[in-house]
Amino acid sequence: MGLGMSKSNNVYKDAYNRCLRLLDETRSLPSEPELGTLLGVSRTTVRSILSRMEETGLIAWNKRAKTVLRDPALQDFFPEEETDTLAEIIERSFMRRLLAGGAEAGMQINELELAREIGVGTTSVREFLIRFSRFGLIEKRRNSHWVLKGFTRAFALELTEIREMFELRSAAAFAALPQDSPVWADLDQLEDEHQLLAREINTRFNAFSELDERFHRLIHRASHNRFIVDFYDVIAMIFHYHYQWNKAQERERNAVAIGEHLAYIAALKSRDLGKVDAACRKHLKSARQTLLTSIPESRQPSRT
Amino acid sequence: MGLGMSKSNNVYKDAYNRCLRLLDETRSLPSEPELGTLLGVSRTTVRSILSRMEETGLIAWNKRAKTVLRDPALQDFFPEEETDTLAEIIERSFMRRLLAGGAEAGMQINELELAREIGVGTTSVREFLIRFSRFGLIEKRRNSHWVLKGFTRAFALELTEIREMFELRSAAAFAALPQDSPVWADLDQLEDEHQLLAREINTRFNAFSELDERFHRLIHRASHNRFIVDFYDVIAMIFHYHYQWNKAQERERNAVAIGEHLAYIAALKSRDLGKVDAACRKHLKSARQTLLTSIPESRQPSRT
DNA sequence: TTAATGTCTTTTATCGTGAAAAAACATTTT
DNA sequence: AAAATGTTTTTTCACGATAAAAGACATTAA
Repeated sequence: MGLGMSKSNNVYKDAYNRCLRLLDETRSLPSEPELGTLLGVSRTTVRSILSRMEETGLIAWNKRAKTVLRDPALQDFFPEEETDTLAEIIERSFMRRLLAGGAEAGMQINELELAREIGVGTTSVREFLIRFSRFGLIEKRRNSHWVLKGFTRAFALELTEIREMFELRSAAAFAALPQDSPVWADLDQLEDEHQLLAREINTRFNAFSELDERFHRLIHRASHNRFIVDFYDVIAMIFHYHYQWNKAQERERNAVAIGEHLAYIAALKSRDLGKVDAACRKHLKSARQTLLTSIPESRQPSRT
Repeated sequence: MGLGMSKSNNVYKDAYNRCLRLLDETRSLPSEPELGTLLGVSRTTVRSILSRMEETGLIAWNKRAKTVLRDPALQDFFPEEETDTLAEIIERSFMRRLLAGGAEAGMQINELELAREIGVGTTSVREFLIRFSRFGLIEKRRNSHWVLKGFTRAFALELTEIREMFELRSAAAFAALPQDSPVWADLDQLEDEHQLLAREINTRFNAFSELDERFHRLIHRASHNRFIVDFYDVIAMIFHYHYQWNKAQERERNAVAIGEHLAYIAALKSRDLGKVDAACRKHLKSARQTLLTSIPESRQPSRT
């Protein structure tokens, strides 16, 4: 497979799966444009979905009438792995190699080899590397190959330095937001979710990672600065793979972090800048520590 | 031209031109590997250059012996425009459109149209847009078009906010560098160049832009943080096109900036953190002002 | 006469291909 | 034997082509 294949139809497959879940809730589907907005795809894709649903006897489709005939079964879904973007596939492959050891700083990255290994075209790999380069882990040599800079201690320190600068500023901006700003409701909502998770920490501790990201993104958005907001992508990416990789004491770590978040939230709600600064600093310090302990000490890469 | 053209040989042409300038200085050229390092290209390209120089009677080439036969004439050089990277060509085209007015915030960017207009393939345009996206001026809609966010007042304010944060920190780090660090020599060198330019400001004021970049990059490097160092690319890009576009009171502006730089340099040399902070703040404030006044007030783009 | 459906056009995403350039390997010269 | 030159292989860069997906236009139903 994969030979001569121009473009996968993962957009269609993913939207189809999501549309199947909609079927449980209603007896008939809404209009095509409405479905398009709901699923985040074009009407062209919606019509492909409806066509297939008709073929497989899930719905009866005649112009406006889209009546649900039966509940979707497991076989109706497309397999998960077929719904991934090429970019996601490449990123996962690349990160696996990067974290699976043997990825020394200074090592050179070969586009062609990567493309062959993953089974995709070189163009997609090139585009991935260009996008990925902003994370500061790789660097391009002028009209030549890419160089791996490595997931090192230095990297973690540089990353967290910026993170702390940005988050302290965002948190201060957050606390200064007017009382009628919608962010306070979002914060309340997040506080509830934190409290809920704190109670169920023994069984649901792995749900923290997602909550963590939503919480910090909410704060960063208060900066109203696109560079600060965008930088959170770098942090999120690193922490995402870090969480996946390093499961040691995950439950304890997350329990501590939830406590820090709750204190941080309380400080924000107090709108006392001194308290906000202290709570933010405390949490960021332990986040940095967590990241650092997960990086094995190794020979320093040469600085250029 | 441009039809079916796979890849331009601009690397060769540019290196050839630079090699021609070398011919003036010596009676015979060094070894192939040495030339490669000197010109920053592979030996393959060096050999292509030597081949042509032999053909056009510039040198006699026999194995190690590469004797210069005559001085290069104007016709020997490849035209400047043939030595540009595709990326440079696309960037220039794109920035011209962006700054030449009519580029409203929210406007959508069409890869195919851009590619046709510039006369290049879509792949190159796509890769350019991905690389360019980190400047915060464009944004991609998931499996759809790019959206122009516009060179607005908000953009300038967000950019300068980060710049000030980063530069204040870098300047403090710089002042704390040990006396035997090589940066002090670099700083002395830059101070001399500033003084020289200050004296010749009436005739050479346009040489400031390049000096400005070298000065600020030196300071940012003291942060030893790749994200700070890389962010200067964004600033440099914006100021580069800003300088090209807005020539109003260029001489006066540059004269003021040189004065501020000299005060800034003196503060750094004093290693007094209070003075450094003050001098840095003062300069950054006027830099921001310069940028802001060049941006026409317009309707605010919608925030998402 | 608005909002849907039906149809056609354009754009995006991805591939294979081939020339330019780099890199690796083999051979010669000093 | 170290460093150059000569030769071959690989990789990067950029293109046109094609299927997927988006978007625009025409037609019909409420």
